[in-house]
Amino acid sequence: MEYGTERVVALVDMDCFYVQVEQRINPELKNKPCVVAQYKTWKGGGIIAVSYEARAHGVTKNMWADDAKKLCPDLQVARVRESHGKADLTPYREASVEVIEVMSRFAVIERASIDEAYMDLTASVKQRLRNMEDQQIEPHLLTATFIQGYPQATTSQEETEHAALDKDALRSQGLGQWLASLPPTTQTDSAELQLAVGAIIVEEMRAAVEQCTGFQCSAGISHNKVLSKLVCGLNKPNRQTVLPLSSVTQLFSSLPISKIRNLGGKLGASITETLEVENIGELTKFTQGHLAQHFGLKHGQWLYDLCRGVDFEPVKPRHLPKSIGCSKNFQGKTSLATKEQVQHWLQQLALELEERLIKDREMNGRVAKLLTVGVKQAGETTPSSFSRCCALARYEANKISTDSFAIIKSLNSAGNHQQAWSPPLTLLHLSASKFSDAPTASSGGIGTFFSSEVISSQKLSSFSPSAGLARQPTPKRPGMIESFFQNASKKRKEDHVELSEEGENELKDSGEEEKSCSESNASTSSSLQGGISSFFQKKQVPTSATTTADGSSVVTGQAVDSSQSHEHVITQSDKKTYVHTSDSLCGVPEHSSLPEAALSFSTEDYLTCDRCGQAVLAWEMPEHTDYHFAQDLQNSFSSPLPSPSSSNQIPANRSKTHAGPRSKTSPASCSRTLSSGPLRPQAKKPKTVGTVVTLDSFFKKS
DNA sequence: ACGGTTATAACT
DNA sequence: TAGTTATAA
Repeated sequence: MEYGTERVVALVDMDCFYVQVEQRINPELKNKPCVVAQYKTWKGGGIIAVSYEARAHGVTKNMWADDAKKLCPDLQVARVRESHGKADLTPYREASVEVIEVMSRFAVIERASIDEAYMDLTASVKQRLRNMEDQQIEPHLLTATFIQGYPQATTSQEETEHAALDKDALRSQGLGQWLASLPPTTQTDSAELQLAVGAIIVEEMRAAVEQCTGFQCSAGISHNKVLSKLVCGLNKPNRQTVLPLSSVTQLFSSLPISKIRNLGGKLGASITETLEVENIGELTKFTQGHLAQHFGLKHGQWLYDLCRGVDFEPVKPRHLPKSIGCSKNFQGKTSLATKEQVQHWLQQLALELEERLIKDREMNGRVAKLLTVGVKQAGETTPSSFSRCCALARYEANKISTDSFAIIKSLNSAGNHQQAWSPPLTLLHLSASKFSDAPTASSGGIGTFFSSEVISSQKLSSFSPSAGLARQPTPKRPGMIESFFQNASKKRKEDHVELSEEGENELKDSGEEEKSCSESNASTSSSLQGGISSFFQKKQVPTSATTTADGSSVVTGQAVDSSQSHEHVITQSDKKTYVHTSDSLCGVPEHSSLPEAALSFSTEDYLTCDRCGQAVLAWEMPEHTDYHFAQDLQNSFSSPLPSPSSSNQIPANRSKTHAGPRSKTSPASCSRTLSSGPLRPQAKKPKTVGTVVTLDSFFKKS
C-alpha cells in the first residue's frame, strides 16, 4: 500500500447551515435568496450565512443586511433569536445534534464545528469491500460524486469535447473514466477502490441526513483530513468530491498555500515569504530538514508530508464540544465603563451559560469543572486581552456571575470602591470546560434528588432520561443517550408535520419521507459494525459505589454538586451548615463572594461593608476590612509592578493553610496554581497574578 | 464602532 | 498549570 493511503477519511460540511435551519423553520424561505443576520439596529444586522441563490447576487457573509438588500432587493432576511440581550444560537446547535446523530449511524465521527464533521471510514470500507465479492462499482451509486482530476483529456480533441459539456455531463464522464480505471473489487487493498467505496458510503450518509433532517450537505473523500477538507468545497452545494492521491500533484501545482487548512494565517504567510513560494506543491523542493529549520520540527515534518498529499492527523471520536461558552462584544461607545454594567452583562452571560450547562448535563451526563472569564479592554487588539479561571462547582447563574466578577475586578484601575470601570471593557466571555462524568442515578439518595428535582425544574420534559434510569438497578449511559436520540427523532417528526402543513406542496411527501428514512436506517445500520451504541459504550464509566450523605440532611440543591466536586460539606450543630468550597478560594479572598454561604447562613449573620456595600459575614468583617486595606495598598502601586518580593515572601507552606479541603479539590482549582507561584520566575508573571497572591497573603494566619 | 460568536490546539 | 496566541467556521 502506498504511503499515506492507509485510511479513507471524509469531511462533511452542511451547505449554508444557518440558512437551511431557518428555511426548515419557515418554508417560505426555501429556494429563495436568503440570509441569516444577527441584530438589527445597525445597518439591518450582520450577515452570518448566505443561501446560494443570494450568493449569485454577490451577497456575502460579513455584509450588512442593508447593504445586501441593495445588491438583491428580494433578499429574505431571517434573524437570529435574541435572548439575555444577546444572539442565541440554540436552534442551530440543536439542528447540529440532529445531523451528527444521523451521521453517527454510519461511522465514528469527529465534530469539527457546528456544521462540519470528519469521519474515518476505513473499517466500514474494508468491510463493505469484503462483502462485495467481485461486483462492479456502478456509476448510479455515485450520482452526486465528482472525481478531482477527471476526466483526463489525453488529446486536444478530447479537451475540446469536454469544454462543450455541462457540469454534470463532465462529472459523469470523469466518474466513468475513473471507475473504469479501477481494479476489480476483489483487490481489496487498492487505495482508489477504497475511496470509491468510501464515496458510496458518503452518498448514502448524505441521503440519510437529508431524509431525516431535511438538510443538504457537501463532502470531500480522500485519505486524510486535510485533503478531504480541501476538496469538500470544490463542488458545493449538495455534491461530494473524491480526491485520489494520484490527482494531488496536479491540484497542488497551482494551489495557493493559504487554501490548506491551518495555513490560512500567519504560518502560511511566513512560508510564502521565507521560501518565496506560492503554491503548496512547490514545497516538495525542500528537504524535511530545511523545512524544520525554518518552521520547527513539528511543522517541518508535517509540511514535508503535506505537500505530497500526506497527513496523519487522526479522526478523533468526539461529537460533544469540549467547552461551552458565550461572549458578547461591546464596541466603541457601548463599551462597559461602570461596575454595574460589567455586573449586569456578566449576569446575562451567566444566565445563558447556566441554561446550556444544565441541558448539557441532562443530555450528556457530564459536568464542567472549570469556569474561564475573558475580557478585552478598550484599545486592545487581541481577541481576548485577559483571561482568568476558577473552579465551577455549581450550575447557578448568580454564583457564576459573582465569581466571574471577583476574578476580573482587579482589572478595574478605578478601584473597587468606585462606580467607574476603567479601562472600559469591549468584550466579556464566559466559558465552562474540563468536563467529567456526572454522577448517575444509582449513586443513592442524591441521585434520586438529581433526577426528580433538577430535571423537572428545568422544563426538559421532552427529554426525560430519568424514566429509563430510575428503574434500572445499573443505569447505562448509552440508554440515556439513545433515549435522547429517540426523542430527538420524535421531535423531528413533529417538525416535519408542522413544516408540511405550512408548506403548500409538501403535504403528501412527509409521510413517505419519514418512512424511507427509517427504512434506510434499518438497512444501513445493520450492515455496520456496532453503530452508535457501541460508540457510546466505550465512554461508559462504571458507576461510583460511593454512597453520600442521604438526601434528607441536605437542604439545598448544592448538595448535588458537592458530591460531584468533592467539596467538603461539613454539617454541624446550630441549625447552620458550613460549606467549604474550593471555588471560594479561587484567587480571591474567601469572603469576597459567598453565594453558597448565602444559601446556608441566615441573613442576620451578615453585615454590610461600608466600603463596598457587600454582604459580609459578621465574624469575617475584620478580615474583610483587611482586604480593603490590601486592595488600597495594591492600588497605590502604580501598575505592572511585579508585586514587591511578594512571591518570595509567601511562606512555602502557604497552601497548607487549607490543606484539608484543598487537597481534595479538583486539580483545576486555582489554589494550586497560586501556591506554585513562588516556583516560577517573577518577571514573567502578569501583574494580576502578583496582585492576587499579594492580597491572598494578607489573610494567611501564619 | 461595527465581523460576532464559538471552538480547538499549540506554545510557554 | 494557567494563560496567551493562532486558526478556523
